[in-house]
Amino acid sequence: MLPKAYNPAAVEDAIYKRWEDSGAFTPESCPADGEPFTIAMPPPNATGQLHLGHAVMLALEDIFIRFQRMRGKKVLWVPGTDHASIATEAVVIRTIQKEEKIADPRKTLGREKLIERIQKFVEESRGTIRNQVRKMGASCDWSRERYTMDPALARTTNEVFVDMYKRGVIYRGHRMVNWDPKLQTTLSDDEVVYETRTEPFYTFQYGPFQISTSRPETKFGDKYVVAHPEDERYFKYKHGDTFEAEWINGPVHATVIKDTAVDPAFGTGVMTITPWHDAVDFGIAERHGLEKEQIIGFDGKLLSIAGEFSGMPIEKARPLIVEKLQKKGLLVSTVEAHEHNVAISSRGGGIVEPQIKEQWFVDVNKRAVDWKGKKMTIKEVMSDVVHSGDIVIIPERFNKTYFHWIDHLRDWCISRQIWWGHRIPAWYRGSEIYVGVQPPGDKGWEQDSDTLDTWFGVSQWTWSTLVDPKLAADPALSLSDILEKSPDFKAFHPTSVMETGYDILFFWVARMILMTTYATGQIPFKTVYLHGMIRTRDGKKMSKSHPETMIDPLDIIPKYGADALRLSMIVGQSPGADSRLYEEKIAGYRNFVNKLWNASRFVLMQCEEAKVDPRMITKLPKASELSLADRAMLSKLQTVTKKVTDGLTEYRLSEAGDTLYSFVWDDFCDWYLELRKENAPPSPSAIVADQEGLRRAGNLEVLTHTLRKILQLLHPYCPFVTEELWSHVKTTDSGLLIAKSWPEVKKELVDAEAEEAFLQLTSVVQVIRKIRADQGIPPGKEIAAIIHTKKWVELLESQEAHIRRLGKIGSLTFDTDAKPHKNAASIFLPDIEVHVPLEGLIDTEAERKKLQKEKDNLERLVKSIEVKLQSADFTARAPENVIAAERGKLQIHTEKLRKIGERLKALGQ
RNA sequence: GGGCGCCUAGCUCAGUUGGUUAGAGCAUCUCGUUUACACCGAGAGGGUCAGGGGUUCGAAUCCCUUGGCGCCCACCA
Repeated sequence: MLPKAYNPAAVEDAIYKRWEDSGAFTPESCPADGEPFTIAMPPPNATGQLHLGHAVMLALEDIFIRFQRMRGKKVLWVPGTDHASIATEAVVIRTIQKEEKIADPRKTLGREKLIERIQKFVEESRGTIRNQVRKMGASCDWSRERYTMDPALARTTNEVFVDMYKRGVIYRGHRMVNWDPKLQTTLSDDEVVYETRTEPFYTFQYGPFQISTSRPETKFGDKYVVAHPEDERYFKYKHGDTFEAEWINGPVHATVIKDTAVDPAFGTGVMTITPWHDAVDFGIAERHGLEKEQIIGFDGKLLSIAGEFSGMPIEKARPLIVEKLQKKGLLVSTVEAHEHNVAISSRGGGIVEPQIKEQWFVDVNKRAVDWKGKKMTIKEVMSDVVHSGDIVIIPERFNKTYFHWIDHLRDWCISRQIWWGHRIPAWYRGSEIYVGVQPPGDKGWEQDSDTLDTWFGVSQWTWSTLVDPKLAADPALSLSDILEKSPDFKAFHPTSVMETGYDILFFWVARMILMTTYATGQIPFKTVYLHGMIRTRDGKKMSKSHPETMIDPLDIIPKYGADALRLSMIVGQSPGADSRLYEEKIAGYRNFVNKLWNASRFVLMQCEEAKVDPRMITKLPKASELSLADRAMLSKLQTVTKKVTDGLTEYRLSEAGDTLYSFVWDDFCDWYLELRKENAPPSPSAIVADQEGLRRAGNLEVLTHTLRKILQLLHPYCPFVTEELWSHVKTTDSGLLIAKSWPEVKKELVDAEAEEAFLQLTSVVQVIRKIRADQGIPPGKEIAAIIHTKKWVELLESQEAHIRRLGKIGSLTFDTDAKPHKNAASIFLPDIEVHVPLEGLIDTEAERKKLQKEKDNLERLVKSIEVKLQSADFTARAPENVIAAERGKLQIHTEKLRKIGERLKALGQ
C-alpha cells in the first residue's frame, strides 16, 4: 500500500533514471512517421548554478515536449551549454584574483594558461548544470547534448563569419564603440544599460559663446562650436567662421559649425563637440569632415592632450578642471542637481566610455540575404519573417517591441577584447588581411587577438546543434554540404518553438533570426514563447545581494518536489508577464500533488477491498451498466480532455493546468470519490458483480479509468508523481507513462444529460443549505425535506445518503406529485423543487428582481436583432456568416429566455 | 521624448472573439476528526473589476480620457 503522503525526494531521481534508461528522451523511440517537434534548449551559461530563470524555462519546455511526445510526434529536445565569453572570463579572473592574489591574471598567466583555467572551470560547472537540469525533470535528449565551443559549432561559427565577410556583410572599420574600461573590451549596444545619475552641470565661456556640459574632462580638444542653422541668436556667426578662445590649457583656434543635430531649446543652444567620445558628435564630425581626437585612453585615464591633467582618471580630473576654468573666470554657472543618464556596462558594472576603435561589424543594411527569391537586407528579412507570420511571437504584443528594435538597429559590433570564446578567423601580415576557416598556409601571419561576441555563435544554436559532428570535422565539405547531409538538420529544422525570457528577445531571439535566415535560408523556429521574470513576493527582482528573497530551485525541489515547483511557476501565470513566487504558493501545489497521491491511494484501497487488481481492469463497463454519476464523470472527463488538449496545443498552459487542477480536486476528489464512499445503491454492473462476490466493482472501472486519464493529462505538468502513480494503476501491458499516448476525446462518452444531473444534485444540496441559512437553523440540527421532481429521480434517489449527509437532513422524501406545502420553505430549480416544511418562506424578492432585469434585457435584444435583420443597412453590409452568427445568438438567447421565464413562473410571477 | 504593460476580494493572480449571479489559491471566521488525504472536508464573510466618459439590448472585456505603478527603447551636449 502507498504511504499516506507523497515523498518526492524519495522517488524523483530514480524515476528520472528510469526515463533516461528507457530511451524515451530520444526521437528514435518516437513513431518513425511522427511529425517532428523540436526545441533547442536555450543553453544555460556554463558559469554556475541553476536558478529560477532556468527552472521556468525547463518546466515550460518540458511540458511542450512531453505533451507532443505523448501525441505521437517525433520529438527532439536538444540540451546544451553556452561558453558565455565575457561572463565566464570575468568570473574566472575574479576567482583567481581573490584566491591567488594575482592582480592581473591576464598579464601574469598569459592567453594559453588563462584559457586552460577557464576550460577547467567550465567543465566542472557544466557537470553541475547537467545534474540540475535533470532535477527539474527535463526530458531532453542527452545523447545530443551540445556546447557552443564544440568543434562542430566552432566550425559553423567560423564558416558563417567567413561567408559574411566574403559577401560584405561583415566588415572591419573604425567606428564608435562602447568601450568598457574595466573589462577592457567593447560591448554591443544591447550590453549597455543606462542609469540616471545626478551630477553637476557646468556652463563655461568659450570665446563669444557659452557652452554647457556635465563632462568637462572631455573638452580639452574642443575646437568646433556647433549651433542649429535656424537659430536666430547665432545668425551673426556663419558656418566656417573662426575665432580665438581662451580655454583650459591656453588659447584655441575654434570654428563655427551649423548642424541640425543641435537642439536650440537645450541649454544655450550651442555646444562644442568631442567626436571621439560621443556618438552624436561623431556624426556631426563625419558630416562636416572635422578632425577627431582621442582625449581619454582605453585605460580610462586622460591622454597627453590634457596637459597637466594627463594620466589622471576622469573622476579625479573633473573637479580640478572645473576649478581651473573657474580661476580663469570662464565658469559661468553651475547647476548642482542635473539629472542625466550614464552608460553602464551590464557585464562589469563600470562606466562605458564611447571610443573610436577598429572593430568587426555586421552590416545590417547590406542587401545580401537571399530570401523568398529576393535580395534583402538583414533588417528586411528579420522584419519580414514576423510580419508574414512565418514566426509567431507569444504573447503577440512583443511583435511591436521587436519591430521597434529592428527599426533602431545599428551595425552590430561583434569583436571582443576577450580571450575566452571563438577567436576571430582573420589573420594579418603587415597591411594584408586574410579571412578564412583554415589558417593561411604561408608564414608571417598573425591571428586577430579578439574573440567573437558570444551571441554571434550562439545565434546559430537552433541549427548548429543539429549539424552532424562527423561531417563538420571533414574540412573538404562546405557548410551547405554539411547541412545538406546532416540527418538531424534535415529532419528537425526549423525548430518548432523557442521558449525563453523576454529579456533576451533582442540579445538572442532576434539574432537567431538574423543568423539563421542568412546562413541556412530557413527560419530558426516557428513560434517564440516568451516567459516573464520571476520576482520576489514584493515584486522585486531576486538578487544575490538579498539572499533572503531568493528562491533557489535546488532548495525547493528536495522540500516540495520538482512537480510542485513546476506547477507553481506555470499555473496562474500569463506568458510575457512577470510573476511573483514564494514558498506558500509552492506549498499549495505540493498539497495538490499530495491530493492526487491520496486520491490514487483511495482508488487502490477500493480495489483492494473489492479484491480487484487494478492492473487487470482494461475496459469500461457497458453503457447500460453505468450509473448516472459514472456517466457524468466520464462525460466531464471528455470535456476536460478536449480543453486541456486545446490549451496545450495553443500554448495556453495556465488555463489547461487550471482546468486539470479543479477537475481533479473539485470534481474527481470532492464529488466523485465522495459519492463512492456512501452506501450508494449498487449500480447495475455492481449488482452483477455482487453475484460474483465482488462488491461495487462496477464503479471501480470508471474510477480506475478516470484516474489513469488524469495521470496522462497531468503528466506534462507534473511528470514525477504521475509516473510514480502510473506504475500502480496502469494495465499490466503498458510501459512508462512518459511514452504513453495522449488521451483521445471519446464522443460516445459525452453525456450532457448526466452532467446536467450532476449539477442538479449539487444544486439540491446548495438549496437546502440556503434554506437552512435563511431560516437560521443551527448547523447541528437535522431537518426534513421533500424533493419533488420527475427528472433525475435515479440520481437523486441513489445519492440520498449523500444529500442527507451534506444537507443535514433527517428525513428525505421523494414525491413526484407533491404540491407546495403551506408551511414550507421551498426553492425551485429548473426541474426540481425542494420543500423544507418549516415556518415561513424565504425571501425571493432579490432573485426575482435580477431575473426580471435579465428578462427585460433579453427581450430588448430580440427586438434589436429583429430590427437589424429587417434593416437594409444591416443586410447590405453583413456577410452571411454575420447574420448566421446573429441568428445563432438569437437562438441561444431564446433558449435562455425560456429558462428564465420558467424560473420566474416558478417564483410566482 | 517614443513605445508597451499593469491597476479585479486583505494578499498573489486567472478571466480566449462583449453574454447566466465576476472566479481560484492563500489569509480570516464558523462547523466537522465518517476508515484517501489536516499537505483534509463542508461553509461564510470580503469586489462601485483604478476614476470619468462613450459604443451596445448588454462592458472587467471594445473606444476615448484622467490618475497611479512598472518595464523597454532612444537619449539630453
